[in-house]
Amino acid sequence: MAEEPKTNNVTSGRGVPSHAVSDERIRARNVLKILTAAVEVFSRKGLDGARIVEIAKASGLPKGNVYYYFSSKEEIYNATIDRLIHSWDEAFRHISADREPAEAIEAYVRAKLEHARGNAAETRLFANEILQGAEHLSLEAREHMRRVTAEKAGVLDGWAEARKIVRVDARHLFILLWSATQFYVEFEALACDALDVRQLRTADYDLAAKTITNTVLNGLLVRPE
Amino acid sequence: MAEEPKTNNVTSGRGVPSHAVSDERIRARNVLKILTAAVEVFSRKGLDGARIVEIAKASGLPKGNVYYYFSSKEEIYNATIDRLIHSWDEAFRHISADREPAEAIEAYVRAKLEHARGNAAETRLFANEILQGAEHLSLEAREHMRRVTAEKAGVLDGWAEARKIVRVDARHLFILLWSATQFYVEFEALACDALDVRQLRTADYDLAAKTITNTVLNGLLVRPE
DNA sequence: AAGGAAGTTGACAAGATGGTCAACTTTCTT
DNA sequence: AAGAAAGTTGACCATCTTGTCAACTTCCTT
Repeated sequence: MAEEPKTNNVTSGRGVPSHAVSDERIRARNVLKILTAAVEVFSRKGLDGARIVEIAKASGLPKGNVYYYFSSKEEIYNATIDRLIHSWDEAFRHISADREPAEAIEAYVRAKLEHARGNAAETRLFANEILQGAEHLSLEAREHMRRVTAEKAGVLDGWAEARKIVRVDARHLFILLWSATQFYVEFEALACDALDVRQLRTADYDLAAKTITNTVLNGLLVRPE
Repeated sequence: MAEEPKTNNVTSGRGVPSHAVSDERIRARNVLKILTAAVEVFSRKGLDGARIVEIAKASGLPKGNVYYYFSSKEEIYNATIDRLIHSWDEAFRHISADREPAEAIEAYVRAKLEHARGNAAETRLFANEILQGAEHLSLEAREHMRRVTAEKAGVLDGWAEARKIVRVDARHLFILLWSATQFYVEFEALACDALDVRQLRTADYDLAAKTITNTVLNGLLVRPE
């Protein structure tokens, strides 16, 4: 993701990378600066809409310096995408066979909401990428998402088998949960209008979690006694 | 949304617009061509990412002709946004106080899914606009959305009052329904991966509607007899 | 301390992009 | 039929944008 300029593997001595201490630090720090700025800019404008001067400005580095670490805008973009794929399924760990459905799903919804809120730019960038057709998502990344989804769908099927939940199409249910939780961050402007608030606060997220969890678990209809 | 070039209100005679028959037709037809192409391009690239040559090419008109009808890229963009606002709350009509909740919500979910599917480009464009901060949505449009949401929330509150549904925060519930239904179009690539299909077919949409409706109405948990 | 590697930077080139326009054709009105 | 209005078009321009680079500074190793 950032290489050519320096052949770091030229270890002068032998096994131990001779120097490369503050060396690596400068590189790591600047790459991080750039990627952080890039996520912010890309998340609002997408690949084609983003201008690298904007990224440079947001990172505090001159443009030339950005090109010292990355050889093109697309390379920066791909690097940002690569990074966020790793946290895509983080919240999914709550969906595990040895937990009770109600508790697991509530934990999942909360984790997903918190993650989205705490990583707003990344979440928006991911949404942007998918919205534009997911052409920059690697096949491995997509395959990974498919596998994880299938595995977690198995957990739901197990719960249904054990009569802990009703029969349901687990994949569509996941979509329901994903969309609902991510909405608050991706479409914050719309959520604010709908909730009639100027900005979303913790209380709003709490109520969101509660509403999603309760509704999905218990449904809306009044149960005849 | 497209004016200067011709002062159409120069009615030579009097009250009746003298000519303006195939006149208006050419204009209307070309404006439509441009807007249709623009929705498609903007929906994938956003305002800044879209290139007007692309819009021109997609519309079948040379670039110069596009500028005959619109004076800037932003004007085209605003025109596309204006158009789609009108259909935003179409499906909402199903949520009315004189219907039974179960039936109304099912109809709503189906209508919303169908609308999104049948107007994919518009749906994605709207998502794109909100994702980027909704800076091109007019205050009136947002105010309209707020009013309609509040009104329909009132319907849900009425149902709760009448013990037809449980107490729920209607606004968060609407968000749940919006997000779930739009997901299939906005994030189609992700939905395909999750469902392990190459493209979404009618059967997938049907199952989506069924899953959303059933889950939201009845919940997941098995009811103790 | 010295030499080389790593990092910095502003200036620059090549091409893309938004937008204009004058000359032209088609369509309408009378 | 003829003049005017509407519409068409390719060439053109100013600006923006991506990406390069040579000269420079800083840092590391020995």
